[in-house]
Amino acid sequence: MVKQVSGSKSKRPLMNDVARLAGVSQTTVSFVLNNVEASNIPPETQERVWAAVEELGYRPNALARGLRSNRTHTLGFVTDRIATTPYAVRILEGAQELAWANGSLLLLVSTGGDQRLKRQAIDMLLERQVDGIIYATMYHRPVYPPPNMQELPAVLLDCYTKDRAFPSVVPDEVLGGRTAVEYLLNKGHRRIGFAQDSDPVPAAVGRLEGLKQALAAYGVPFDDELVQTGQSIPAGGYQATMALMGLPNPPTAIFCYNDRMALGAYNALRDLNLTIPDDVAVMGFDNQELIAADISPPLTTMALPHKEMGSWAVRHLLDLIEQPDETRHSQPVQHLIECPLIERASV
Amino acid sequence: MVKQVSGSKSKRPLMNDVARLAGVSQTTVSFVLNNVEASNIPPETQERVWAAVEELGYRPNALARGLRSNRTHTLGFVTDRIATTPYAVRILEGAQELAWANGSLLLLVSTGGDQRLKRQAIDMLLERQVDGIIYATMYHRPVYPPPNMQELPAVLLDCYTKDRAFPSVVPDEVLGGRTAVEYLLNKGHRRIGFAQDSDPVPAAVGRLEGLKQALAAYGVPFDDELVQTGQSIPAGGYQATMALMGLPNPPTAIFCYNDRMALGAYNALRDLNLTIPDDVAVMGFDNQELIAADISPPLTTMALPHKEMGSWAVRHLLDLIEQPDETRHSQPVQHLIECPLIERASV
DNA sequence: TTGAAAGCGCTAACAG
DNA sequence: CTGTTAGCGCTTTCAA
Repeated sequence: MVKQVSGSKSKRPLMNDVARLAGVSQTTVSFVLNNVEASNIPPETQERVWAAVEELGYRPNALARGLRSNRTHTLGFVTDRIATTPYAVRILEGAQELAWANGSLLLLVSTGGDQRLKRQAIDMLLERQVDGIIYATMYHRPVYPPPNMQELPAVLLDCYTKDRAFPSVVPDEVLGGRTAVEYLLNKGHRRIGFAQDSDPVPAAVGRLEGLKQALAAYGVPFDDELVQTGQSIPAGGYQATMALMGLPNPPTAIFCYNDRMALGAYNALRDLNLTIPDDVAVMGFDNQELIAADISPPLTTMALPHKEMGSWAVRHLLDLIEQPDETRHSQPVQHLIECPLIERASV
Repeated sequence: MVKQVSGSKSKRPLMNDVARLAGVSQTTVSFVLNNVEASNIPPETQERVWAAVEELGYRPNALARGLRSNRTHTLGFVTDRIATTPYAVRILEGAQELAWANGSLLLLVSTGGDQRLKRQAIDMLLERQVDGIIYATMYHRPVYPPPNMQELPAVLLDCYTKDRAFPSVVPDEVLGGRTAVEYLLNKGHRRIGFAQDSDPVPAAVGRLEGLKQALAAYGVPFDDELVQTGQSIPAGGYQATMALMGLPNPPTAIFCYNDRMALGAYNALRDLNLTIPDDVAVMGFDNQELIAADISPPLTTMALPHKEMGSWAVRHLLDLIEQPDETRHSQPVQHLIECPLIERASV
């Protein structure tokens, strides 16, 4: 066996090489690189070390570092699909940006919804010693994370567990629905139709609740028949709108569960020879950019705070990681984020 | 210093604990876990080891493993933006799926286009000892990767360097343009307008070239004025279409650079009281699902092979990693992937 | 067929 | 203020 003559032709420089070049011990190099205040290394020595690092193009080995320090500065990001609805990737974007800003990287796994895979995915992250895990969904819903997720800090993104065992961040659907409808009310509308998702997902339930709150705040009675349901796609919006406009006393404004349904509402209204917003106002939800901004007239809608949720999740996760176990909140925080109104021209 | 009484209350079981429980040496456990054929461990011993692994819930530490073996089963995925155009996340999806299928995970960084950040990003990946790097863009274009990307296997996804120094996979824009236009020609159209991007990106150049090839193949002369340019957004498509239809001899079909421009073409045609596809056929490009499938009539378009590019890139990268340095192709492969035609109702 | 032992590159007592 | 040293958990050579 040929022993590498140290310092001669080794491929990548090691911390020892830096030490030798700087004329100090490896420890000193480590202290300088990690900026350990405790052991006051004189500025001059520090500079020598940095110069050596520079000269050799030294790059620390994160595996060795992590093995020693139990910190990898890597977070796991688990999701069922990377993007069911394309705009939802902003969740990932927000998470990645904040992680990066804090010197961490995201290790990505998407499992396609299979529960067994989810467990495996988390195992792979655990093996790689991630500091914590973000468990994200691409639309707001309850989830059932595998038991091995209990083994380290974790936060839920755009989802929650029924028992609230993990910290979680989701959009404030109720406030969003309320804001949307109050905007319509402010514009003078009193007959407001709701093209609702036939699927009772949290978003649908919450937005309807918000609508009711808004009406109540304005003293407008809630009328059941002004809620028409359909699938949350254009065809569903089309049908719901047709049903709404066929009412003896049709609405002057239609609040749609989402932008895709709003697109259907646009089509229905056009077929009815009705003008938006003059004859009927339309309000969407989701701010799905390629739809909302591009159709005519541009759609007024509520934006989902995807990016903000992403950064909140990482922020909170990093805080959790810093905290010693004992300090961790016994009651994991359930955070709601507001949905901003995007004013365009359909109301 | 209190030495942990081995085997008693250590938090996570180590390989040694497994060995002890199975009544074998740590080496044997390692051999069994890594399925080392060379040292014929009798099936019976193997079973004892696996049973011990199971019982203790043992999970190997990937950092230690990587430190020793110089293989982390982790790939870096660098991109300027996670998604400029939302549908392009399928690139990431395709990459992640194939990586997962091969026991690797993606370490994600997006740098927002800053060149210095790109260098840093790659440094962070290098520190973490990734096995290789995927460098991706969200639309087809030339790139200038930082020099430190030479230090390990890397492949370019949806982009290329002018010197072709890295393997690269991009859509076959020329063939795509040709396929689209031949489809129109097959439907009997002979005056075919092109609502072209005013920005001469590779996609625009390639698709125009494809159009010319198709016309040539059918003996139809190329007519300059049938190419009208505009920004690659609905407004640009609107203008281009208006220009096209204002021609003394207007086209019977319009091939649009992308689906967003096609949306603009739809609006223009509607304003002109022209019916799609009866009066004028419209062909898009990109198959941007939320637009293409949802508008009426549904748009016939060419799909970008995002997911396929993603998996090709990972497949190729893994091959590169397996290969010993010497065997690596001196001429990095530049791979083109076909764009499938998506037939809907606008032609 | 199995085990002992030597590191992989780094951190951090502890001692000087 | 700096250096010596003992591991972190694993792979793998070499010997038994």
